[in-house]
Amino acid sequence: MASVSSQQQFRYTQPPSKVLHLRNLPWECTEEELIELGNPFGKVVNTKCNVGSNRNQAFIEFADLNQAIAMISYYASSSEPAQVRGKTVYLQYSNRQEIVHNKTAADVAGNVLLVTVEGEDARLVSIDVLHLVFSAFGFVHKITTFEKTAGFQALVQFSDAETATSAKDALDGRSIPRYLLSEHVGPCTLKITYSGHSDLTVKFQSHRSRDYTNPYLPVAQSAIEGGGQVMIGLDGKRLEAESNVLLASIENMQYAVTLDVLHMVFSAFGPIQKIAMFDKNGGLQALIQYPDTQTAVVAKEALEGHCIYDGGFCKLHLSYSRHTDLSIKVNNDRSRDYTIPMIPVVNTQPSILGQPVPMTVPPAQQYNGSQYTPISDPAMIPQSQAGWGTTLPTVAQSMPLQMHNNIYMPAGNMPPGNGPMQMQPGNGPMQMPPGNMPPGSIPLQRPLQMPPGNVPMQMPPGSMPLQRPMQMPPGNMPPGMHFPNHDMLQPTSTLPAYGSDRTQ
DNA sequence: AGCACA
Repeated sequence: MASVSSQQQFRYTQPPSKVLHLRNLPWECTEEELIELGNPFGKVVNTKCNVGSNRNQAFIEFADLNQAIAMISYYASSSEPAQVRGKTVYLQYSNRQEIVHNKTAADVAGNVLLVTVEGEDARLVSIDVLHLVFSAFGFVHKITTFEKTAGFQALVQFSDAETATSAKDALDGRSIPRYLLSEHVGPCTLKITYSGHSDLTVKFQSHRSRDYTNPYLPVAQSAIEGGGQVMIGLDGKRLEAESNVLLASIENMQYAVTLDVLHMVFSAFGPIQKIAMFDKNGGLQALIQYPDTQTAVVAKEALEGHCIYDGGFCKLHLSYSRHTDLSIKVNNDRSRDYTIPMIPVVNTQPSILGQPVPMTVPPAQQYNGSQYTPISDPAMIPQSQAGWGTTLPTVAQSMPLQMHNNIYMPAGNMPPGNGPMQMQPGNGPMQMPPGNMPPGSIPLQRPLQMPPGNVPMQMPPGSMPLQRPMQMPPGNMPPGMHFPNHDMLQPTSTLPAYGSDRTQ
């Protein structure tokens, strides 16, 4: 079994064949270019390109053996090597006598893409990052991931072949944007072909597979705890069991992060039930409770490692808490239960614990005279929005729809039982249009806009308005394409120009 | 830079 096969394999001379094996091709090489290369020597009757795990190999088959010999002979004595797109191509006789076309898989356009993530840290790319990247092209129905000899791979299912094709065309050979990866994760290049599949089977939501069409699919035990495989997050650390409660710690807190800022940032992903803030190890931490784990997962994945304010300020580090239900004793500036409108907002006076105090505290007092004026009357909401608009018109207007649900309304100021429907967390999953994530509605889009009304201090000059366009080679992204959080966008390097190679 | 997807 051991030493049988490897002997003939790398001999420098193959017996002649009308099939030639080419290697060191650029990944963009097309069948047409292969034909062009071979045509001077004879009739090319068949080609096969993008072969091999790096897809930098190809075969061309001549009508006649002598034509193949002519080509090999020519380049054997030529001073000019064979080239495709300026890249030297190495030629030899194939060890097969004809090209066999497995026409089924990679060349037939379908709605499911086979994605190979290449790079040292490929397996540190989470399914959620893949989801973000591919969601830019349309609604991603399902993703499964697996490890093969080719490396870390994923199948990504779109509604139709057209959408899949646009994603494939734009992303094949490109690298995942740096800002979606942790700093120490190396470049991760995507190689994309079509898969033969048309509908993936996803039985559970897990860290290996997701069905975004069915958010109520049970979560796999393996995704929760000890299912054999250690789950590795973007930061290279083992991931905790998922939970509906997130633990946020805030790094580089140059600017005040208030309860309301947190509420705004985190409620972009769904209703927030409770928040508790506390100091730990000299830093600020907060527990944020969503009604369900899925919402927390989405929020965590979108926000982890990102900064609340542009410029690297107030960087969020998120993990799953072991809590599932926070007990908020009193609503104050550090803790709040948004599910119980009865609990009054209190200025850290535990003495009134349990005794609802009917709105005696003017809300403005909570905020230490800051420019932010809480809404004390539901009827005031529109004005409040206008107020944001005057502060930061462009940003306010560009807020995604969901942000309009995030207008902070102190629970204690709501007439009990009289609140607008958006103040009914605990029911319903995410605040999304019916039909769950229609195409184009990436749930994670841009939660980290500067919370306009909440900017508690002056911001570093030039850090607004966070509207930088995507810096990508033109024509490679579909119109309207956007990755979320483009406030974090790094310069061009992450999506190298055409034909880039990774050697330098 | 070394033979076709596991």
